[in-house]
Amino acid sequence: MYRIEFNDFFTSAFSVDCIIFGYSHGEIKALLIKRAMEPFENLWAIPGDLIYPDEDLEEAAERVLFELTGLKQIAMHQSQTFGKPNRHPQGRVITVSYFALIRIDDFEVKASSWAGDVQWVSLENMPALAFDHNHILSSTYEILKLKLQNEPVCFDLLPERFTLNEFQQLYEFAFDQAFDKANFRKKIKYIPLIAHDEKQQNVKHRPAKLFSFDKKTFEEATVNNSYTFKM
Amino acid sequence: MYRIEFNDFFTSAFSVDCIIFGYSHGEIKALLIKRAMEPFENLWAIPGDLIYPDEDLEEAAERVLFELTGLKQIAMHQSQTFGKPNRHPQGRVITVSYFALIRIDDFEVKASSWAGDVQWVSLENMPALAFDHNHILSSTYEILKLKLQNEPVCFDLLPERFTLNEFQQLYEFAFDQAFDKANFRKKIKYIPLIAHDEKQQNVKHRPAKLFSFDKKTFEEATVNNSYTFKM
DNA sequence: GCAAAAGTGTTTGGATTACACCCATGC
DNA sequence: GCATGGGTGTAATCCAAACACTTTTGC
Repeated sequence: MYRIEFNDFFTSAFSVDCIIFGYSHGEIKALLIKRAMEPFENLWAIPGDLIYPDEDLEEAAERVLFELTGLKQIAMHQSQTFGKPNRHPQGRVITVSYFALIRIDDFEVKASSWAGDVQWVSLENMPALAFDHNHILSSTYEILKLKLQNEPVCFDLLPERFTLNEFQQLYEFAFDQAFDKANFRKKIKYIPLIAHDEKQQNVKHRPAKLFSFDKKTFEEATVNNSYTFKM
Repeated sequence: MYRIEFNDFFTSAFSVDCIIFGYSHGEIKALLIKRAMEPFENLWAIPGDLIYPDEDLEEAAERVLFELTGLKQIAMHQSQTFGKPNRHPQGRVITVSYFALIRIDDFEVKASSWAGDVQWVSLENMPALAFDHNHILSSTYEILKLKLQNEPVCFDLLPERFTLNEFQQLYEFAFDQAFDKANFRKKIKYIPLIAHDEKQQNVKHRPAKLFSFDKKTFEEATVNNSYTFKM
């Protein structure tokens, strides 16, 4: 049996891949960049970058998110780690994937220096992506769906003020399933929401009431109770 | 802004940490080793090792498991990745944690060359471990509990033939909660079990019937149905 | 008035709970 | 016989699904 010296192991790099999910017009989308450099030049990819040698993983994910979108202080959720020896053509790169949930309409997307283009792409017509990014994206989406059922992350995707129907449509899209309106509202009765006096504008039907998630009350209640978001 | 050359990133190493959960006498335990070398010499630790430069992550986890326990072909589940810059005193080491579930009584544990001792330790009186291993262990245990509620992994912990009471006790331990016997049995009615003619031996009460998990039927049924293991 | 979606109430059947009771074994 | 846990039935309750109905807005 051969023995490898400790330092010989230091021949690999880590990256973070940062899946940014957004929701708009009844669809969940992912923010992709068009690579302006080799390898996989001109292919669409999940925004990602190598981790600096003295940088924490989550910090790196937040940096990538900031560099790409200008967003700060977004909760990053660790997804999974992908490390097939040949997944990166230039060397051994193990990538830790994180995902963030944001409101698409809350900010303007700009292609940063090393990305040729940046675009929201619907999960339903995803092109072939660079590296193993199709795989990373689809398994991360599965993890998002798990989280949607157990934590109040849906409110990171919805606008700050939303109608109950928008709320329902998000779950209907994610789980590809229609829900009964009356029953859906009974189920969410336990989730603390703030009811505003404000209503929908410019709709040609009865305007819906707007709600916000009451995070503070939720967090106080979570200490002793457990919530579920299975719809 | 400074620019880091691609090769300068290759100054880190990866390891896998392999949490081996076992169940015996009504308790979930983890297999720990006593480190026979620096750093953290003589402290208990989760078995782990650096990943070879051309080795896949899951392959590495399986190798570590085999080197330590002699076990082969155990399903490894990825847990999380831990990468605080200073978590390893000898350099930047990012570790990907995996966990396996085994039947404690199915095999003899032997300390391998680089481990001074090896022992099953109850989760309820865990000593201070090397590195950030207490943290890794407790977050991996949370992930195990999530899996216990959604996948039939409990049968990897139980003996091949088990009584319904043993089955129940496993969930009672994991979720620290008592269940009604009759109701528990109604809930698991949908899980395909093979009922054996064999019964418990040498018990001073009515001997319980032994069951096995009917994996084949379960997998056929899972194609269209979804199961839950919430008790 | 009509279309469209908001918003709410009722009925029903199946699942969950709590609890009671009988059964088989060792001593 | 009795202690111990194995094993099952039942009634009360809760919950979720299905569906119907009323309300409010624009045109």
